[in-house]
Amino acid sequence: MSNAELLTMAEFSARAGVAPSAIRFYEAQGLIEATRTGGNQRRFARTELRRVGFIRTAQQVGLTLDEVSEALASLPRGRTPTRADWQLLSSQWRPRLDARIAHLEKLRDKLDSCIGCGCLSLKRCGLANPDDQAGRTGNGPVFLQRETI
Amino acid sequence: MSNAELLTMAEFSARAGVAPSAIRFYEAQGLIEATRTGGNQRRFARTELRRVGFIRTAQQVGLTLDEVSEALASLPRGRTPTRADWQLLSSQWRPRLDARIAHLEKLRDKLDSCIGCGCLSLKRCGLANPDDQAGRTGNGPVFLQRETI
DNA sequence: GCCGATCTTCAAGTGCCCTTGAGGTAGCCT
DNA sequence: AGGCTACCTCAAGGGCACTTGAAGATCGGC
Repeated sequence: MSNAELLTMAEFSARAGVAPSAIRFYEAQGLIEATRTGGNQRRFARTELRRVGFIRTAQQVGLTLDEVSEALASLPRGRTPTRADWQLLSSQWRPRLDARIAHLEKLRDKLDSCIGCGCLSLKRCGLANPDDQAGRTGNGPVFLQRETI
Repeated sequence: MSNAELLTMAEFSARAGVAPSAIRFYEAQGLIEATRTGGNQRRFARTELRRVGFIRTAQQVGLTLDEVSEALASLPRGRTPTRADWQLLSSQWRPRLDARIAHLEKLRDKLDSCIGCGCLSLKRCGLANPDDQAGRTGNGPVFLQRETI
C-alpha cells in the first residue's frame, strides 16, 4: 500500500479493472494522466479512475479511442471535472446507443421473419445489406462494421 | 453480361454489396466457393450470394469469420442447402443477438441513472466493468470488446 | 487481331486496441 | 546492504477483417 492520495500502477490497474499495459497505452494516447515519482514511476490520482470508467463505457457504446480523446479534450482544463461535466459528455452517447439498439432489434425482427422463410436473400428481405448502405462507398464493409453493428 | 447461370466477379460483388477484395478474401478463407474459367477467372453460382448474405448478417450479430466458418461447415455437403438448413443456422443466433441487445439496454438504463448522478464511477454503479468481468482474465479488454458490445 | 476493361496472384499495408518481451531501474522490507 | 517485487521504456507482435498495389493474364466486342 502507498499514500492514500495516489495509486500505484498495480492499485490503479486493479481498481480500474484494466491491464497495466492498457493503462500505459491510454496514458501514451493522452487519455489519462499520471504524475511521476522521483524514480519515474507513475502515480495516479483517483479522479483518473473516472476517466478510465468513461473510456471503457464509451467503448461499449461504440466510440473509438480517437473519439473518446476528442470528448475528453472538451472537459475543462485546470480543474477537476464536475458531475455536470461528465453528465454532459455521456448524454451525447444516447443517440448512438439508441441507434445501435434499434439496429440490433431490427436485425432480430428481420431474423424472426426470415427464419420463417429461411431466405437470408440479399435483395429479398434486406437482412444483410440493411438500408442499402453497402456498396455506396468503396469500403462498404468497413462502414457496416463501424456504423451499424 | 455473361452466362445467366454464373456471375463474374464484378456482377457478384455488385449483387452481394461487398468489395471484390472481400469476396476474394472470403474465398481464400473457404467461406464461399467459385468455379474457374479456362483462363482462371472466378465464376460464382447464385447460391453463393446466400452464403455472403449469411456471412454479413452473422457479422452484424457479432460472429467472427472463424465462427461463421464453423457454422457454414455444418451445412450439408454435396447438395445445395435448403431453407431449413439456413433456418437452423440462423436460429442459433437468437440468444447471441438477445444478449447483445440486453447488454446495450442495460447500458442505456444505467446511463440514464448515472446521468442523474453524473458518477460513472467504476465501483459505484458498475457501468463500466459490467458484471465484474473485466480483470478476470489477463485480457479483459479484448473480452469485453468481443463479447459484450 | 487488337484493345481496353476486367480479372489474376501475392506480398504488404491498414486501423484499432492493445499485449509481449527484453533489458534495466525503483521501492520497500528486513 | 541485500533482495524481491513492482515498475520503467521501447520496439515489436498479434488478432481481426479486410484493402492496396504491382505486375501481368484474360475476356469479349469490334
